[in-house]
Amino acid sequence: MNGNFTVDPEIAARVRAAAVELKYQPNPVGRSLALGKTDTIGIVVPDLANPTFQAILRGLSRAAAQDGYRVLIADSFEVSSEETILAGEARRRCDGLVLCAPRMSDAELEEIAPSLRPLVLINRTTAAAGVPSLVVDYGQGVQDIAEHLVDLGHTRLAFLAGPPRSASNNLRLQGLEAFKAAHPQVEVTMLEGGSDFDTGHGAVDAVLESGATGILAFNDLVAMGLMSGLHERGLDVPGDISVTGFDDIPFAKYTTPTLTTAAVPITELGEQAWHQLRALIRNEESDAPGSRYQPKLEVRASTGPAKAARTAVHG
Amino acid sequence: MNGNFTVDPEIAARVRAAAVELKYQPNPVGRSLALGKTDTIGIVVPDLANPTFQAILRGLSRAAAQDGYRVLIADSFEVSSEETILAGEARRRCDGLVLCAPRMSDAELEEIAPSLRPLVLINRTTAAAGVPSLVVDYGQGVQDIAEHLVDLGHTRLAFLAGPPRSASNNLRLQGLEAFKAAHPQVEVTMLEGGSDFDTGHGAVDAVLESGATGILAFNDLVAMGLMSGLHERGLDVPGDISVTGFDDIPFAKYTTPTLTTAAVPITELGEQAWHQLRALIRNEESDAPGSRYQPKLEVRASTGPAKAARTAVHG
DNA sequence: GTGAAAGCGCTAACAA
DNA sequence: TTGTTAGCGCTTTCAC
Repeated sequence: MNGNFTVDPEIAARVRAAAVELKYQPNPVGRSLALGKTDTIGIVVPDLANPTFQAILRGLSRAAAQDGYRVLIADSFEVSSEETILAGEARRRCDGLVLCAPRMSDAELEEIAPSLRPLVLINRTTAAAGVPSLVVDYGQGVQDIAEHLVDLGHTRLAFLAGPPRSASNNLRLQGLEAFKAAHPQVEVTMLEGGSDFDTGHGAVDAVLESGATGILAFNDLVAMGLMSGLHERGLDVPGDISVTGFDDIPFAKYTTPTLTTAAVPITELGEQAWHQLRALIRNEESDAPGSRYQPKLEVRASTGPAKAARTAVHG
Repeated sequence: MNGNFTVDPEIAARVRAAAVELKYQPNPVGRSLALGKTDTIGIVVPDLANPTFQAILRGLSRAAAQDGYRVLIADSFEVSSEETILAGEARRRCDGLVLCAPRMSDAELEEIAPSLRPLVLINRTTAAAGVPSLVVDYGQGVQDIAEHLVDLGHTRLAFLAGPPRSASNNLRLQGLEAFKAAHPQVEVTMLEGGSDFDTGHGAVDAVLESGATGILAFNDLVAMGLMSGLHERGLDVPGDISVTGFDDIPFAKYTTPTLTTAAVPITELGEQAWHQLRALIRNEESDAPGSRYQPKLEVRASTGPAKAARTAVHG
């Protein structure tokens, strides 16, 4: 048989030669059916246009490829009702599934999770058994950023929120609540938002109205859009207003001014997702039933002393 | 039978009810084997980290999903020898394949193309029959940019090249040759490069040495890296040096200064790739055996009058 | 209109 | 060691 074990080496070689001669290629579909495995994993993401999910996909794809696995992608386009269907279909075509920041409700997630196993979750947890989660501690990250702004003398902050259904946005909000409890003297305004450039760009008015001098944007994209909008209004960052992002996408190092943000090892997240999934597929004991990632504050040039503080110094 | 035709409607409904009750889900692998189709297409890209390929993937995935097809991705990590293998494996798992800017040689491409059909090529052509291509006219785009710089009074240009094996880089080089023939009085320096931020950022010295005042970067990323590097050196864009990109990625509108570039409808390219592939899979006559896309010059704030010209005006 | 059987291309277990 | 066979889960054809 075409493979590796007990055959006459001479005839095996002859068969192999004939195979290349006739360009014979085994059909993976038949093989999959017989073996009950496809050597393929699926990933479902809410929005393939989001750099975060792209990076996760990249890390996942690269790590899986090293073990001979391919990845099938499914984009739910932020439609949470689609997620369930896509996940089910993808799962039945694959040996395992990664659900990336699913927008569905906790109840729904818990209900379908068992039928999706082997399954690993990114930035979401579930009570369903045997489903590891990789989550970033956005709450801590946002607190670190807020502390940084307070250290610079800012007393009026504003948070430009992300998509309402996003679990990572909720974690940020929880972090801010903890921060407010610890710093009652600091004013924190909550602003509606989104996750892209245009959100930030369109939020200039709301930001100025808030009177805040330290702005925590939902992510780097929003921060970049905001900085661009402020720049168009003739405002100086960080002279007039300090702006922070989140994620530390590659672009953050190259904006003007360079962006203060909280770095998340996004690609590594995808890579780890594969390692967790691989353990499940192989039925190994997963050493960690999930992991928590701590964002790391990256102080760059978009944050500076609060205006009041600076005035005090000058006067 | 589980599907749609001639059965007693009453018993069909009962069966369907039982199916949801027992959570029965048909196995797509068995179905694929019996039907000889997988409802899946593959795409192989040289580098999933490249925003251009991400956008193509997105357009392809979205368009294919609308017709009920999924997409399997394969990243060759710029290793051209891997491409052949990945493409073959992906093709046998799928109903069709999109080869995105393959780095392999023309000869190799032509040799394997027939075995990969249905196949559509992006930013590459082949002599093999029945393989449509979608190509962007980078040559024309680069000429448009160069003309724009000359109109602004620049007489010394430099081109920051992309990856050597990239076909789109070769098209740009050809365009520049045509430009030089038409403008013998303009000096055009060729600089080694790459396709990412760091390439641009690291090219500052070479750019300054060239003495050029108008820089054509391989793409927007390189341009952004270059602008960032120039900024760090205290140079003003476009006051001292004009910089242009290529592609018009979303970020280009938000850099400071906003980036003059040539817009390519990248997502649409992915979408069209699906339409071409769909026609092949359905054995339809493809109305167009391939298409050519014209980049559109987007003049923004990173280009301005050449210094000499400006001085002349002032004096 | 309904049931039984063959076969998609492969692998694995079994006999020769 | 080698050849044969059953069966993965589905669809389709062909009798009933």
